[in-house]
Amino acid sequence: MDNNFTIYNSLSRKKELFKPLHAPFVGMYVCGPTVYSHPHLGHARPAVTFDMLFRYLTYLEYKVRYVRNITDVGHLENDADEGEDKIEKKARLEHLEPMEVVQKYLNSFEKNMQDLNTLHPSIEPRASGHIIEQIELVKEILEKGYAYEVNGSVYFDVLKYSKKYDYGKLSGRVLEDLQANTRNLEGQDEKKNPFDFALWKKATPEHLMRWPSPWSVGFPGWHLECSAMSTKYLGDVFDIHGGGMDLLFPHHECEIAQSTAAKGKAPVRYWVHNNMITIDGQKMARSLGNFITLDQLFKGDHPLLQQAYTPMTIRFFLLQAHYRSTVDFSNEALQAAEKGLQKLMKAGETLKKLKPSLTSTADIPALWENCHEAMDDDLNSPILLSHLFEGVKYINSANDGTEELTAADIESLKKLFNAFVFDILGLRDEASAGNDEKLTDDLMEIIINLRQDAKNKKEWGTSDKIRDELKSAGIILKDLKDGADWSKE
RNA sequence: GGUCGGUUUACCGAGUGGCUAGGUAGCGGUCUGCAAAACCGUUUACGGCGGUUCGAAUCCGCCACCGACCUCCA
Repeated sequence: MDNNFTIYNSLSRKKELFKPLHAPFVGMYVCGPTVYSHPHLGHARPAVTFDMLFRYLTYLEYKVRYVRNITDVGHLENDADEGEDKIEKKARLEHLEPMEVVQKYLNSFEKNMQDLNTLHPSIEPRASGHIIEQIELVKEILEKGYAYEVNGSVYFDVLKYSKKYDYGKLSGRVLEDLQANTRNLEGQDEKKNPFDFALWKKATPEHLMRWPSPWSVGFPGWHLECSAMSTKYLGDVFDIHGGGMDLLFPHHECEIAQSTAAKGKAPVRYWVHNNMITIDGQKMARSLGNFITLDQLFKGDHPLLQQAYTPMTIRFFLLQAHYRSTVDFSNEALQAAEKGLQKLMKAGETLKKLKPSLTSTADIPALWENCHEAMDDDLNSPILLSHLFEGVKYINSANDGTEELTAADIESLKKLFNAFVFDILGLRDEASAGNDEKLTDDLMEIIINLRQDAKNKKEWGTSDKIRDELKSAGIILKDLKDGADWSKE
């Protein structure tokens, strides 16, 4: 299976030609959410990015197994909560079972992912369902001599590991620097070195989520689940591991160390990281008051939002930026995206009604070529969109009669739209989605005919009234040379 | 403090040496009873200072500013 698909590998810091280990099969693991609160804007970025990657690999006819974990055992907090488990903290506040909290926010996540039109991963394993695998992995690392037990907790021995392997190769960290810069945190006294990390932690008495293990009743360290689950479902070595750039260190670095220590080889061939988002140029944080959940965004229910933005507007907006760039959310930018998306979708509708000519004045094969090139170049969705808008121009011009397209080219354009707009970018026409289209079409035809009668009699008051009232019902009427066209707002 | 990344026209956002993406907004025009849409044309650029080069937004150096990570996080 030949392709020209290149992807930026964080490990080599270069774009590399993508060659799967066992073509046509591709294994892809992406760090999923910790389900302890409603999904927010930040969750949308990796979801859309890796959905697009999944979709493109599938388009290239690879058989992809896409695994995205659900972290539901909670991670330790190091702030004022003194290491209290996040999920437990929330559970006490809301007087719910920890798993009840998990379920609630998991449902919320699943719903938002559907809103954004992301495809389900092949497997969505939960950390709580893989405690045994995690314990086995800790045993393996202990057997290989890269971990040590202290008071029922097990820590990874980074210094020993670094004598044989390269700790820091992904994030560019140097061990000496880490040693010099690591803060003094609570509960670090058990470790040999401050940069060691927990594989298993003994539970304190108030810790609710706990499982038996050979070392103590406790819980797994926070890097362990990804190593255990990726190995279980994708093998010791697999093709792609994705996640946000913020996870590069320490999370992914530790994953590499854990798997390498256990299996003797690096687990991942291509590390892919999406960049972060900002809001009006600032990092999103609760303390800055610009923390926006996806539901708030879809409903316009936040002081910073001038209006609601549909899931597809968000998706389109994210795709207008390259996944490795930061992307800045603002009302102005989102409104621009909304208009752009409408233009694209409208052209898709116009395409269906286009009348063929005997010759073509546009080069559709070149357009295909350009679209492929854009995606092959490290998923350059903004460039792809710019080419698609070239297609939009052809379509609208052909509709206006200033450009000509043969029946074959029109057919080719339809295929191109289906492939790139819908299958690969995963956009969805929200306006035309749904309900009783036939009936609506018939009704609109009647109304338009009545209005035409009024216009023929030059009863402009009547014709304008019809148009205005349709507008207040959310229907836009446009007069053409002969007849009229309509669309939903 | 350390490591890494960024600073592009009104806004968003591509672009790694010459060919000035794209979307949105603005302006002018075509069309039109009016309006909208569409189409055509068009305005405002590459943080600062130096260097390399016939030629730099693009390469190098310094400075300024912004951000990420180093600590739970997408």
